[in-house]
Amino acid sequence: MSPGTRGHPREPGRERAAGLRRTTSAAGQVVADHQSGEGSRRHDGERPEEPFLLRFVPKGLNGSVPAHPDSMTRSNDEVAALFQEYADLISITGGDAYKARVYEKAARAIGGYHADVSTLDAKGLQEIPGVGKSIAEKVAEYFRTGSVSAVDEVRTKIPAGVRRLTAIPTLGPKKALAVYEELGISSVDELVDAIHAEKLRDLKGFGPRTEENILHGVELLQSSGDRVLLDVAMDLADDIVGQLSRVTGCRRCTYAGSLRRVRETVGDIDVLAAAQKSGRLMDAFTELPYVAEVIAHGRAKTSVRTVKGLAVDLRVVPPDSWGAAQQYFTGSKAHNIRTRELAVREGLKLSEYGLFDVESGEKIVSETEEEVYARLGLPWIAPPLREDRGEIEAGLRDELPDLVGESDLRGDLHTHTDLTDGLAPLEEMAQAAAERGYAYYAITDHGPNLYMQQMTEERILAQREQVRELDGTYHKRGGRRGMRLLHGVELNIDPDGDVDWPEEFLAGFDVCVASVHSHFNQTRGALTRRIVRACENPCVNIIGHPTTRLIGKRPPLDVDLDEVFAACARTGTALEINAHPDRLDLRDEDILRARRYGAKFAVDSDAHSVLHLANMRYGVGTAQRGWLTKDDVINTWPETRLRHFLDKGRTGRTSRP
DNA sequence: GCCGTTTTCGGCCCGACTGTTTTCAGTCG
Repeated sequence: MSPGTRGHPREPGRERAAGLRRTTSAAGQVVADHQSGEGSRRHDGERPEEPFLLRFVPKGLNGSVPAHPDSMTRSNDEVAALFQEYADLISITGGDAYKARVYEKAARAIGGYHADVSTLDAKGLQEIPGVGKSIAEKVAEYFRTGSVSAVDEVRTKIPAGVRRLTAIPTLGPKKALAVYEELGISSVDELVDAIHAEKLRDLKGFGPRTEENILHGVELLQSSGDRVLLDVAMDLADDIVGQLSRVTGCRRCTYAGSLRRVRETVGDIDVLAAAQKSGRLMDAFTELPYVAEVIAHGRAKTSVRTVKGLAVDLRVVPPDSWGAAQQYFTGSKAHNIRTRELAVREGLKLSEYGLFDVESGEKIVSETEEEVYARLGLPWIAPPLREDRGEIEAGLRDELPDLVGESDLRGDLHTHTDLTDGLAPLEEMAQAAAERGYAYYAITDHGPNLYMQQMTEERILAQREQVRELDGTYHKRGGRRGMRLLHGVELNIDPDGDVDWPEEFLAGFDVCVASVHSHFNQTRGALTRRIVRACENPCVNIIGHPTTRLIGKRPPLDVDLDEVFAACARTGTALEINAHPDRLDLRDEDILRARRYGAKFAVDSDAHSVLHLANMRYGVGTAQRGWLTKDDVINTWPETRLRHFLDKGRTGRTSRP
């Protein structure tokens, strides 16, 4: 754990508050929504103090938004941001819409490409899907001169503030250009002033509602337009689905969108229902207690905003369109474009209502996702893969990975007890773990170098005695085999890459996790050497939360991950996928890269309370987004294979039976 | 600007809702 995540150990109240918040049911979470929404009418963008409100993600730190130019970013991210900007500017200037789309597509492809584009030649660049001669030349120009003349040229036509206007909901490129060309408006503030001065009245296509919507949109943009963390969105979605499922006439109900794809943060929640008539569902939806505002209300679609500012869409489709609708509303947008292109090539049309023959208009399939994909020549594609990151091509070749699932996990290799900063005693944690059906479970409290944890050799050896005594004594209800308890430790990687204890002492542990908890601002070189040295320690098995990021609060370490990944693969050290929804570290894109080095992974809860054990679902979702199979994840392995891996290169130590 | 087992040119995903119009453009997902 790192200071600040779950409260400083000297502030047990904060820790407890955070832990308890997660004890609430889905409905309880919603009550928290009420309190937060009423208590803090935030219009100034100020961050609230209460722990549960910190669950909003400020724009700019999330990996999905354009990177800060002043922070250390991958070359690919820089180029992706540049082309995204170019695409936006093309749209605003009324340029060729197809050209804009091509640049958007190229930006996505480059951002997600495994190789560093600054090292590729023209031929290598053109192997990236969506990158042709012209875009390859612009990439080369960027690395040669530091800029791209075509982008510079369009920048001189459109001030940066005009692009910023398109971030206002309901205001797109056309309206942004109109207010700029007609009134010279190039910032959000100028736009607001112009509305108050009634200057927009005479513009074609601008009416009183348009003004209202823009003002409202600006308010949202400045206050609660943020994304929320996965667990917050999941709790709310579970509650909404539960409520709507009980409405008369509702045949099916589920969530879709980025939540179903298990993205680390969620901008809005998509709920899908099947019914012959939508009226009752739409009404029930708008009457949910935490709905603050109805944005749109129709027969097929209704959009609301919760008191906490989160947008939720409900789409109702006829029951026989269920599969097509699920496929459509799960996205991603990029994935859907690809599936529709496949359809078009076969003279078919794919919409949320089904797959149709273009000529006859006849519906071909629509009832299940499997049918829709099958007719397009694809196997069913798991939602976490649906990002247009190669899943279509892999599907066409029938080479999709057999993804790791939550039920494949045989254990958890990073957990805490109240011996250090956990909330529950060892017995309670172990009992709860056994109830989850685990075959093995590691206790990994902090070592002494996190001085506030007051760990000593005596204390941890006493814990080891307890672990050995309890080993094999916990069973899943009705189960026969006792769960194996592993005694481990979470070591602190110090600024030089050393850890808490010498090898002789570490060799007595079954598993050692090692993590960075401080000195985040070392140089890139120093940080990289530091973590690589930890990998080279023959007793270190897992690098815990490898980038130490806290989503929306602390950026990832500026470290050469490629070197770290290579070191992990070389030394037999696993990379953690920390399942805590504040962390999800490694993140999906890094996992994809690490996998190419042949590194192995451990999906761990890093649980500090019994309830945190269930966060595994988010870790597994993240692993799935990184295309991982069971074979990639060491805590899906049978105990014998795991023990062999954990032995690493340790000398003078033999595998326990 | 990219791309091709129909294509090196002519395509390029589809529908819902809103607001300003009076038949549709813009925005969004």
